[in-house]
Amino acid sequence: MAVRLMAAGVRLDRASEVHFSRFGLSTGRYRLLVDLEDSDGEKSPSRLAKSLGVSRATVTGLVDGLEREGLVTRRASTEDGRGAVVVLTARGAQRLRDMAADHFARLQALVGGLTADERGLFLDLLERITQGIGALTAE
Amino acid sequence: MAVRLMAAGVRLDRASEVHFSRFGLSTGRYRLLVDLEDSDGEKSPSRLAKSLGVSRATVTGLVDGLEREGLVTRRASTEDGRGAVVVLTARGAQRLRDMAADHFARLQALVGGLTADERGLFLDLLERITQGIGALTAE
DNA sequence: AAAGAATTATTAGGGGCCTAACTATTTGGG
DNA sequence: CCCAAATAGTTAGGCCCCTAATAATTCTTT
Repeated sequence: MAVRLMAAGVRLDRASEVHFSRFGLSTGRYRLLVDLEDSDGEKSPSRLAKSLGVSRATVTGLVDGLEREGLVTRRASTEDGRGAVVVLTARGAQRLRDMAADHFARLQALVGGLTADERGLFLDLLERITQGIGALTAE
Repeated sequence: MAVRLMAAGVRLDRASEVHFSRFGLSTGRYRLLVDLEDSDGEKSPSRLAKSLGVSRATVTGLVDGLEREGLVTRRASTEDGRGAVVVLTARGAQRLRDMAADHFARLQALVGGLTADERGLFLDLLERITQGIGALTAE
């Protein structure tokens, strides 16, 4: 059962990469862009790492890629000499707008096989399983 | 909702890596070992790729790692001049036995929060969502 | 039987993720 | 005030996974 959940997770993850690659993004880069958009277009790498649930080193890599494509910019923080700020560019914001319709249509199709009640139930069960994940890493 | 499923999948995947790393394995290498065990200890790379749902190139990498640790061996196929056969070594079989108790105890704890009925329900819903995954890659 | 198509495994190169180590800066306790 | 500890970002190196290209072999088709 854990095996099937993992398999489903991996398949979804794999399909996501295909989906996002149509827009020149990856799942990680897309998530970073959305996070940035939700933060008025500016956020430090370490705060991004925390909210995305990945390491700071991973954020460095994602930002490298996004910067190369001009979807994001880096600048030094004015308050903290150590800090940096990642800034969403106009091009980056446009990219998100461009993919919105297709993205949400596909998400809709993904969960369309379930009723609203079933979705709620599923999320509840998923939540409880998620809590058990700690058992794998305990000790 | 797809987001949460993906997040759960990723978290489980991440936790799995931690779990398997205790035995010097990764999720992929463990799955390959089990697959091999279920096939009387011998199987070709391409059949492994198919049953594991990864590319042949990935199997090459996994076998490289397992061979380096002496858990697996390669030999040429006798029937097909192109083919190879991956063979589970005694050490590989032993590794699986060594981790069995801990592995199943943790799996048990993972799904322990749900009743048998709930697990069945969850798997059913998961199955139906899995069918929707195609929507992400369609066209 | 011979040429072209398909299949097998591998290599090369890429992306995403990680941990550990490094540099620069800020913070906080004595 | 000063020095140790914490924090910020990056780099280096590793693993897993992918696609595309490669060489060897087998199959198919005429």
